[in-house]
Amino acid sequence: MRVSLKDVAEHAGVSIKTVSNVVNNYPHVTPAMRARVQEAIDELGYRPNLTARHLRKGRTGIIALAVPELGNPYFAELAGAVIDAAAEHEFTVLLDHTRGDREQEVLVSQGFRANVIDGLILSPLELEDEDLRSRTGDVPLVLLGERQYELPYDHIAIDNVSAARSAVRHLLSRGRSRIAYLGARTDSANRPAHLRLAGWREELTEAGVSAPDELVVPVGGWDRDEGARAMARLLDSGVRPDAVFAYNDLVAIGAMRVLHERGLRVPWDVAVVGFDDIEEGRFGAVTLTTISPDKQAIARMAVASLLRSLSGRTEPGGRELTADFTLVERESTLGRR
Amino acid sequence: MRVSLKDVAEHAGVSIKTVSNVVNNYPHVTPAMRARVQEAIDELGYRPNLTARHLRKGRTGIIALAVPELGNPYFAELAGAVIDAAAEHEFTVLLDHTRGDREQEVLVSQGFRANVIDGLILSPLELEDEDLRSRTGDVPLVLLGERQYELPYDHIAIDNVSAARSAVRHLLSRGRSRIAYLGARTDSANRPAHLRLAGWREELTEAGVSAPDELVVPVGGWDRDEGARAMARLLDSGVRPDAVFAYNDLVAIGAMRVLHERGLRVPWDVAVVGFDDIEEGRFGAVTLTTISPDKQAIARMAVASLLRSLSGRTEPGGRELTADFTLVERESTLGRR
DNA sequence: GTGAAAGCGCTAACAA
DNA sequence: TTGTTAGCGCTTTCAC
Repeated sequence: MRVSLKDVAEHAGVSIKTVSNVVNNYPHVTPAMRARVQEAIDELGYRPNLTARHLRKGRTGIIALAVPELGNPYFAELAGAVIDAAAEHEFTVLLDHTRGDREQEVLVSQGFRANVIDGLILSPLELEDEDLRSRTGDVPLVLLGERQYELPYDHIAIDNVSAARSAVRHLLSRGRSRIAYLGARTDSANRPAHLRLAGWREELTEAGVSAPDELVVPVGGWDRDEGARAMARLLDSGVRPDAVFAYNDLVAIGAMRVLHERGLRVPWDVAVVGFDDIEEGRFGAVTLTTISPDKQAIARMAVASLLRSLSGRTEPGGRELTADFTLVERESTLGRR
Repeated sequence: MRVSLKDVAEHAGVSIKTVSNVVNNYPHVTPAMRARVQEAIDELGYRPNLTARHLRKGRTGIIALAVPELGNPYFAELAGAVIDAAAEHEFTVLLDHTRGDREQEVLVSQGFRANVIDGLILSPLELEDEDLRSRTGDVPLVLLGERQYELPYDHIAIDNVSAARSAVRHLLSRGRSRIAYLGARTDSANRPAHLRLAGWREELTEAGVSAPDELVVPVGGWDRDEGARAMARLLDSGVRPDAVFAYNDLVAIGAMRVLHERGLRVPWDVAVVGFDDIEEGRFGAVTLTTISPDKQAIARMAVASLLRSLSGRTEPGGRELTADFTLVERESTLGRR
């Protein structure tokens, strides 16, 4: 049987309030009383019922994190960082994945476990402004990823254009001039994909290097398989780049696999830069040069933003918070032999 | 302002109970009444307070999953499978990681968010029998991984000895005879590590192949870095295996990286078999042969076990449930040239 | 410093 | 079929 505050109170011969005071470390309790109550607590093995506390306080100490796919190491690593950041404030994390499906994302944004969660961190892939505009839930929300929502929700991003430009600049500095961008997807709302493409184009243009359409390669998704497929299609079409800037590390890894199969050597024949800096890129026959977003910072900022909303700040959200990134140079972009 | 059942009841001019009936799809409500109440619900934008429901029912519909590390793709993929399996029964998953730290594991097993969770799935790395024996919490618990706890908790495992033997048998059939085992760790309670070593030894012995101690390689952890370190140490010590069976895919990948750096070619000079079948192994310059545990089955069984406890079964747990595995052959164990 | 009592929002007996 | 009411276990005024 569960033992409640009342049981402890009776056992100690005091009121419920007093026990509650002890449990909550209320300062104005005489040491003697505290000891007496504590003894009763220990004897009965009392453990507070968090659900009741939640109901009473209207807070649960739980925040939810919804990412497209845990199988994508970037999101898994990010989730780990969020769990840690949340734990620092004694919050626990409820995890869900949306499969990058717009409908799922809408569902989650609307009212995923309302009342059970104090806030929601959502990393959308396909969610549109309008989906959020009609949002009814009152749960604080913060969005991950650079998106231009004109809405009262904070979002945490890195400067994708600038990051893409660094990647391309790095390739140019390595003497590459036919740099393909692997990650175009016209049918997707995914803004980072468009921004990275924009950065690719800007940097090339500014450097006076041509950016022909044939080097803009569409992908069907953001994983290794799709990266491989896209790379194969590009090569099959007879286009021969001397470098590839991929939407993310997974796409880059898929592309590298195909390059390898086709006998093209990375970095000698084709240099490759990814995006995300997942652990996986540090290993493999050719380690992967990549843009490394500061995941810890992103996680911390997201949690902080939620905490801010919870603390009753009335200022509307809608801030655009920017996390840092760095370019991590590895073997996939070493100079030519 | 939050709108409650009472508000809806007043608005519709009915009793709270009636509204509750409608909300919970209680069958015996006249259609007219249902419509009337539904209208009030829609008008006020009523959403049930789950916390209150939880307090009342003593159930939350939340289960917790605690894994060592989300950065390990095996656990990330498993977590995804658990989330899916839980969702099928309308459960949500609270995620935590223990960093493979015994103290953390004990903490989690004792009372992680008690009352908030209906059950706990724990994937322990260092937890000992005694830690569980003194467990006071009353939250249903199921353990992941093969462990011989003589305790009233179900655990889900695959047959590690048998799986290891398949891996070794496969290598033998490929003409390898100096097969190293990368993953010994005497200081760890991690049973699978010991069982896989046992399987390695059994298979070799039975095949009449020598299993010298020099081929049993200790690792300092279960990730890529430690795999790399262990492989480097082995080679530095002058031992030259013609195959490696690694504790898991991460260790295998770390080892392959070092083999590559040292100019040893996989599979030609050294064949490699991993364990876990993480996505990552399907790519890379050399795809990885591995033991593939049925993660979906593990997740489903774990959730089912929890559901069983929740349904009030009185039979003690303590069952040892076994999930299937398969050997997935890839490039890292192709025949010699 | 401690006690009494109200009530968070809901469900489930029990009545009507 | 629908209404009344008593809690689930806790926190929190407000007295004392």
